[in-house]
Amino acid sequence: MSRNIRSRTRREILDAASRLFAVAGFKGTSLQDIAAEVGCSKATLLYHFDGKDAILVEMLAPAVGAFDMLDKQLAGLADDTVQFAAVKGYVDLVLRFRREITVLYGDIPALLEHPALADVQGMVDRLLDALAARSSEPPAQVTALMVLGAVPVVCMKPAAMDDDELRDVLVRSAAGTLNVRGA
Amino acid sequence: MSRNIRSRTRREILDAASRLFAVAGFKGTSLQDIAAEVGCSKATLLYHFDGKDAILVEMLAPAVGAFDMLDKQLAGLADDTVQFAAVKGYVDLVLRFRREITVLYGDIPALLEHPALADVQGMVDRLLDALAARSSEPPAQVTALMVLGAVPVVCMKPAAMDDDELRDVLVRSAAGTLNVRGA
DNA sequence: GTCTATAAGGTGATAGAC
DNA sequence: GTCTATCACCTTATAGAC
Repeated sequence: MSRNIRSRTRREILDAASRLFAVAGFKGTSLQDIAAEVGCSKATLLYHFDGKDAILVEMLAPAVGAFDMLDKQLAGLADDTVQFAAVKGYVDLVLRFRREITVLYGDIPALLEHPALADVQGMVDRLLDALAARSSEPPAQVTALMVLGAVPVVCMKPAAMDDDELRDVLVRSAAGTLNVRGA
Repeated sequence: MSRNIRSRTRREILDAASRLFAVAGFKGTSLQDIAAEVGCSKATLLYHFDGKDAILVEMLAPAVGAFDMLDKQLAGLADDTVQFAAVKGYVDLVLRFRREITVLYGDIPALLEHPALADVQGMVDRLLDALAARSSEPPAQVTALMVLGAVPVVCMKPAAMDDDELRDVLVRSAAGTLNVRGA
């Protein structure tokens, strides 16, 4: 059969593509970049896959499948047990598919590497340090990162609260993440 | 003087660009798109700005400036007071510059709108529902969003912990965000 | 299955008329 | 200040030889 679904080259392409997508983003990575990383021609890429999109989709497929399983599993739980199961399931999922998650978020680091935004990286690092109460303990640094990621996501969705209420919930819950009580 | 720094057209361009960047991402938006949104030609864009990058940089400038102020302010605080001040300052900053934050994260929604990933949106919505313990209260939905955003950021940075420890910190801290104790 | 060559179209940016 | 026309480049994708 032509285009063996499990050929070695296919896997090499998927691996190289996911590595590049993770650092430069999907749009920021060209077929030429992938071909160079694999060490083949663009035409070879397009022999194995129907297009650039198909590479992305097949790369994300296992993660999407696992997400689908979690989705179905949570659907069968009662309201009082579903919340903690969702937390555990979600954490497991993201830990298991780091590479794919990084691809989804991959255009942000690429953007922050813009020369004009060079200072921002330092600011972010120092903000993280403050959020960790200047602790060098890994768990403190992890929770600081969590707060860093938690807040923007909220602000991108239109909320059913005014900004003052929203601010209050954000600050209190972030303190909960860090396991501290506010001043 | 040529290229008046506060011309009306300049502001219109910045506004149109930020709107487009927020939904399609920086790389996903072309000068042609911006020109069409403003109702002018690409050449006009490039008369007012030194290039596409310059539009992005000037658009983010106020947010970067405010971040810089927070940065300096936190630097003057003692270790025991800096953490909560960082939480409040960060929340304020993000709430104040929603549009700019959305631009930074803009390529993710664009990616999730890919036809092949259509199912994922529904899964995300149901996961959020589960993380909120199926509550329709706005604060519960906000904390669910926080957890959704918190976990991936951690997994993109190499951590000084093994995966089991990391999982434990993530689950416990996410429970802290949601203000629930685990089963 | 892999290659070179090329097509067809979009990109950021420039030149010069008005 | 704004436009049209054009540039050089890069993109995804295809054709056909090997």
